[in-house]
Amino acid sequence: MCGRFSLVCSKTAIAQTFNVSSVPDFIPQYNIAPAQTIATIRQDLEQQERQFQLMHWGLIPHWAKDEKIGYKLINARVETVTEKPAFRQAIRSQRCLILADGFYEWQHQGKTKQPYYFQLENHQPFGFAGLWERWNNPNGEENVSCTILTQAANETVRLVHERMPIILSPTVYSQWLDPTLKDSETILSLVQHNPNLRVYPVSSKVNRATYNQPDCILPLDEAVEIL
DNA sequence: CCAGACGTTGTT
DNA sequence: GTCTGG
DNA sequence: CCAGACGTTGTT
DNA sequence: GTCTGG
Repeated sequence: MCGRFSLVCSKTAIAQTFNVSSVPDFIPQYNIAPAQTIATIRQDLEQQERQFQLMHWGLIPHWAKDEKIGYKLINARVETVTEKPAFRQAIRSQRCLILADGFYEWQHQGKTKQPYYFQLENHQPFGFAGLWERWNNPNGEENVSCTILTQAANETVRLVHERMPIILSPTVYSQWLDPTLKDSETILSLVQHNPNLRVYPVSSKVNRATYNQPDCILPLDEAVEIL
């Protein structure tokens, strides 16, 4: 699955990689946890241009009575996303790119867990396959939230964990964002991508969701040589 | 018909 | 909102 | 994902 | 054990 990730690259790198004109200032996020505000790109039906959009991580479907459901909907399995009531509408017309440049997975080692950090070999930022929703709270205020699609782990990630987030190829960003593309077979064909990943163990400081320092993504000194 | 769920992961 | 279960 | 709370009454 | 918060 994907329960933590990072976005620490420059505004310039984001503007270039995702072809958006204006990227607002934001603080580097070494340790992004569910419920936090995250950077995304979406394309609305009314808007022709893709736009940078901040969202809350944890999908709150438009029909939800309570925003707490968002804590459970941080991931959507690609194998079932077109069937599940919570995701069925969003997969058709409310897809987004969730901006990241690395992600964490935890490996169970007996009683303890060891976090690992994954990134692209070229260190470039990338887009997770995401879905978004609008939700109005009881005071009528709009909340925009999102979830990350997951798939079976590839060869690299499987050494640590059974599931991994879906990283889209830059060549399909436009189609993924196009809300008029509603054919589920075509949509699901877009997620076929298996980029080479670099992985190393990191400090368990990252376990604490409020810890947001550069050493989150540094290789652990006493590296566990199992990979 | 109404009521209740709507999710993933990991562990047992 | 929409589907499933009773 | 992991960490941390999980409760009420009454008094300060 | 289960839920909430980050």
